[in-house]
Amino acid sequence: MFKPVSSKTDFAQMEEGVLAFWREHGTFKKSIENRSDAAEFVFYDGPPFATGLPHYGHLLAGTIKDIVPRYQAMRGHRVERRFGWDCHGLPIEALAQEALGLAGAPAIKEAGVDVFNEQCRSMVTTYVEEWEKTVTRMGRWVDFQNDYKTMDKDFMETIWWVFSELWKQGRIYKAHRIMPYSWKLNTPLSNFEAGRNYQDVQDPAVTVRVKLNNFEFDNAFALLWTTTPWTLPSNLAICAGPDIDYIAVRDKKSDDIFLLAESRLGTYYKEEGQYEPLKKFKGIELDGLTYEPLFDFFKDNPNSFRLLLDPFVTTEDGTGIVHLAPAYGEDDYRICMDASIGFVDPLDADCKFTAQVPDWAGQFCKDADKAIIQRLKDEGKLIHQSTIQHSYPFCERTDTPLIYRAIDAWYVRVEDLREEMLANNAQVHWMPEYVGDKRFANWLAEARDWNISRNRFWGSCIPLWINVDNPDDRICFSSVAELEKFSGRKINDLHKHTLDEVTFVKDGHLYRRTPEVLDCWFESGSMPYAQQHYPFENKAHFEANFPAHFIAEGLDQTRGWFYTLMVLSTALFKKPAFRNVVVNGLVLAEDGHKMSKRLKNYPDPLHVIHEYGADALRLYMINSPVVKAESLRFSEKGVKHALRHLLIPLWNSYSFFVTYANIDTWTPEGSKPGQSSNLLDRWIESSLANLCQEVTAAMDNYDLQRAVRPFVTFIEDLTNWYIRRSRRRFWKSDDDFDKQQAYATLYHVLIELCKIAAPFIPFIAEEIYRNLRTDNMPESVHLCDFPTAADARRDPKLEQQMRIVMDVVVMGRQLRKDHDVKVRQPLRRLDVVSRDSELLNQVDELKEIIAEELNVHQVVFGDDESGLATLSAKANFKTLGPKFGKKVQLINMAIQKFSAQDLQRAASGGELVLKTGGETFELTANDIIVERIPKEGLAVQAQGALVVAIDLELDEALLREGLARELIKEVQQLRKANGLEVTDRIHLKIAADEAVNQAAVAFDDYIKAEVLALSIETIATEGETVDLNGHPCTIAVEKA
RNA sequence: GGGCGUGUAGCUCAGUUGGUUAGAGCGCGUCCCUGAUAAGGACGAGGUCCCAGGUUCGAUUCCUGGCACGCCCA
Repeated sequence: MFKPVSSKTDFAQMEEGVLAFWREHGTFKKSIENRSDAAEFVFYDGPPFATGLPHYGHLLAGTIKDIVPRYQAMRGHRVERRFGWDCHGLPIEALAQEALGLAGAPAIKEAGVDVFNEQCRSMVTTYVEEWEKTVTRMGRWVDFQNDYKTMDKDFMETIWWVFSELWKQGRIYKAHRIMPYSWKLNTPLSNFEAGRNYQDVQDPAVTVRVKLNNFEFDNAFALLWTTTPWTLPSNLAICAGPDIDYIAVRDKKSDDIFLLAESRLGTYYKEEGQYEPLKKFKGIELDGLTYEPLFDFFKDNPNSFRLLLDPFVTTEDGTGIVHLAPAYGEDDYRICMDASIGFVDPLDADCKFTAQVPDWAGQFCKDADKAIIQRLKDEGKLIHQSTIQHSYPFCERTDTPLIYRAIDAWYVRVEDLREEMLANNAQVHWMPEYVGDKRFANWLAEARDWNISRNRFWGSCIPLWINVDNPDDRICFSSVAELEKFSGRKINDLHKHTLDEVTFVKDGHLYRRTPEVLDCWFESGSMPYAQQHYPFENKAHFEANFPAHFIAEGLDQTRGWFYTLMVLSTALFKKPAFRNVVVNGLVLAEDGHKMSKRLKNYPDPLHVIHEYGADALRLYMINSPVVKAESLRFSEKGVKHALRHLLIPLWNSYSFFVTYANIDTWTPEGSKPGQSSNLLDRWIESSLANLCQEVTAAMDNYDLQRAVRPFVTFIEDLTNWYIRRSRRRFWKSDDDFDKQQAYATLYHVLIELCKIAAPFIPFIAEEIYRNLRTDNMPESVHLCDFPTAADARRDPKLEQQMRIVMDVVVMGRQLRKDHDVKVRQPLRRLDVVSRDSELLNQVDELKEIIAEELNVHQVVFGDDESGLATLSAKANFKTLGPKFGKKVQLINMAIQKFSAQDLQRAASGGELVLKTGGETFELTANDIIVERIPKEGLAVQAQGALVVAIDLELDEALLREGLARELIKEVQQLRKANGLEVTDRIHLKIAADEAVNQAAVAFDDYIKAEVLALSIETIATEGETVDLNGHPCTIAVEKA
């Protein structure tokens, strides 16, 4: 006996039961241990920040990260799955700042970095429990006990090793980066932070002139425009766009000659008469000009005060010539560094001018604007002055304007790795392909050196100690032991507050750590090595199992994790870090916008799981373009749909099987699957083999959506064809051979289907499997081997035959509908005419299926369509096009004019020689598409090479049978209305006219069998009066 | 501004190595069935396959240029 199954089940509750089973039996652990000798399938989990609850994006990625490992485990691999946590970085620092009420870096320093970091450490695990609960509830198998955290000492030590390897390669260098800087907090901010507080402000906008030295006109000046006059003392170059049109004009008022972009003339001169055009130049022709510095402060700076060219210059505002102060602008910095100019930064930590600019020393830079403008005016260098209103970034803590300036930064040299990274990327299988071929490859091809330092507190530390007397003397540590040896101290924690206190003296010089921490992307990119504490531990194991077989993350990781993994693995091992990667798209709210907690435009994930179950949610997400990096509008209706159209039908197939197997006390012992002589059985087995092949092929290609789709067809075939057509085989009261075959087949199909579906819908597959399994089978479906996709189990001919049968049935139904004859009315004969009639004639069972399905007495297969349809033909462009090119139109015209004889020949598959337009064409049957047009006045349907005709004529006998059927239907409804069990026997009384009585007598046995009646009496009775095809009839049903 | 993607029925999405008649589900309408179904089934209505050029015997599909939306970067 199987455990009885209700057709109505609470899926969420069922899943909880499965979770309990897995927990009690350690099934996940077993799924790894029972493959202990098998080849490893290596999976890397990208670590999330656990600074909030998991959202749909996490659930989606988690589902992909579950399906592939489950599949690979069933395919015979050992698949370890460790969860990872990204513990460092700004998200957690922001939470800690809030908790401690600290605004900005100085406040943190004041409170103590140790206090702050310990606060961070204590908060990292705040959401861990919730994550574990949700991830587990989704059915994802992943090891939370043996997880890795980027703040673990071992992990952080490997980070040192990674850094030191790059250091040894000479890839680490110190430079500057232009960053938003809060002068109030004395600290740089990230671009992200800077983007969160824009305010509209008024700033001065001045146009100044610099005197050109070597221009072809004397007394000539280039005009420059800026909204930051305080940067003018630090000017070291000017810049023009190579393709911009410039013009030199004589200013009639001053008689000076000005150089500016031609399209900007209008902003400086209201009327054309105010200037005299002298000569036009392309920007590129201005190359090599030099000019006199505006101020004396840096007049001796090498290579400076030249006109440089760069395409970043626009003519949207200003003069088309840009003033460059390399310390205070990203483009300024880049262009001046390329021109070997360097930079000057005469501002202190508070952004006050230093002694390098004595005139305004001690004055806050922006406050100096006025004095600087006044000076330029006094010296006649100011051409124009106004104010501009624009949106400008402010410090979100102090509401003071941010200053963009050069900050010390450590870089990894990446640009020389481009070629090698591209070659490594070519070895990676991306799903979808274009993300790797286009998006990622383009990004790699233009990879820039990577700024890995952050001026923050909670992170892995840069393991560089610097000689305080000579900043160029640096020592890089690759292990804790090494530092302990140098410092003579025992080191238990590698965070900033501990390490910054570790100093040592070597050769009489004091060494201190450089204060920055590492970008947390450096840590996640090092995860393959650091999670194993390589090379301090697991050396051989790691080296034998790198790179990973599989990773999966969202599209947003193209420039994130995917990139940092690639940079580090290429630099360290000259390999990619992963072989296969599935990239998922964004999960949006149903309205197409981002999911927003504030707007509440999406349902709570836990609500969805509890309402429909995790399997339904998994299935919905996977059967969508989101697994191919496109975005998904999340819809609760979609989840419901997955449940209704796939999971419930599957469940009902199972419940149907169990119900009848229990009634018949059928057991699987001794049943031999796959050997049935029954046509439907053989067909569903073949379909199952087909399903297995399709799923396997798609999964081996990491195409999850394609892997899920065939289930839709299969479930449809199973429920609405196989089971529906086989129902009566299970009802038969005697225990005959065919019934045994039906049980054996449905049993086998359900078990195998569970195995194939297990990676995708692990709960329902487990639940069904566990009830159906026998003692000699593994205790969990997830411990089974994935069915092998053997061609031998396919029967393509049978699949083709069944396909035709299904088509015939559809056409037959259409015919009945067209002629308004309901299926309950039996008809005499159906003719199926087809070129494949031979194929059909081989199997009598096909006729039976069609006859039953369409309620006709006789089905005749034949090949003479002449009485039913006329033929017409058209060209098969697909085959003719490649052969004859332009001439296909000519051929098509000839084909459409075919004689009856030609048509017949083409329809019977003969070859034809066509003469048209003075040319001769040899055509095969394939080149001509013959269509059948039903003859007028007949009940005929045609589709392709198939013609179906139905005989609509009704005689006495057929009408009588129709009445009997109507009667049966009404009785069945009464049985149900009276609340009878399906096995209850009844006594039936009917009172009706002669026609109905005759039908009841003629089909006495049939009616009794169908409605389980022990007796039928045709006498006057109280009861329900119904209409049977126009005959009134009173029916009384009495339980026997 | 750049890179990449998407645009197909009212909605959510398949599909097309270029072939003349473009599919599914939901929703809608009509009907059937109800002895597995928080049901199931049949039939029907509904489409300038974003727009404009080009290549081709033939373009929804390939190319170019637009437009709209999205992601990432600047």
